[in-house]
Amino acid sequence: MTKQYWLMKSEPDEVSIDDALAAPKQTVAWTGVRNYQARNFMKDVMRVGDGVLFYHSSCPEPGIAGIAEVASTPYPDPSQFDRKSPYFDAASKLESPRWTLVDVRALRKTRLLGLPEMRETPALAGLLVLKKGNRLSITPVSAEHWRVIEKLLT
DNA sequence: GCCAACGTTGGC
DNA sequence: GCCAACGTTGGC
Repeated sequence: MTKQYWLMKSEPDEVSIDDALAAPKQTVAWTGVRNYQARNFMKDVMRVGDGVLFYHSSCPEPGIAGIAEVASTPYPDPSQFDRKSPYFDAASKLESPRWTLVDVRALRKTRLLGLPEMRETPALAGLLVLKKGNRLSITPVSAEHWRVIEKLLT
């Protein structure tokens, strides 16, 4: 299987690229995804070593803030069983967990590649996160788009 | 705070 | 299985 690429949104108030880099092994569990499409990417498609664009959302300057990689195979998201968590899901059973996540290891912080600049870059046309109305927190990124973005971040 | 887009829920 | 109501995401 060749390496695939992803864009993963995180609210920096929750987990920023700095938080991820400060975590043990620069690795964080991608907790809290409660959308089946995004879950399925983590559960069925991602492979350890896949490239990840670490995206800051719902903040003053949304955009790509760092480079990361998929660091684990999928496993159940513990927060779904934690009554005190905002991500608690009473309908999810221990024997058949509904929500799955992967670990993500931050590799480096980059300059912020903001949404407006991304929109202004013709080579990034078609990038899923730029599509109007897109709310999906995990989207695949083509190898071509990945290369363009890496270059912009250099 | 507004609102467009879209996912989920539940009555029928 | 349809679809209206409702909830959430996330940019602005």
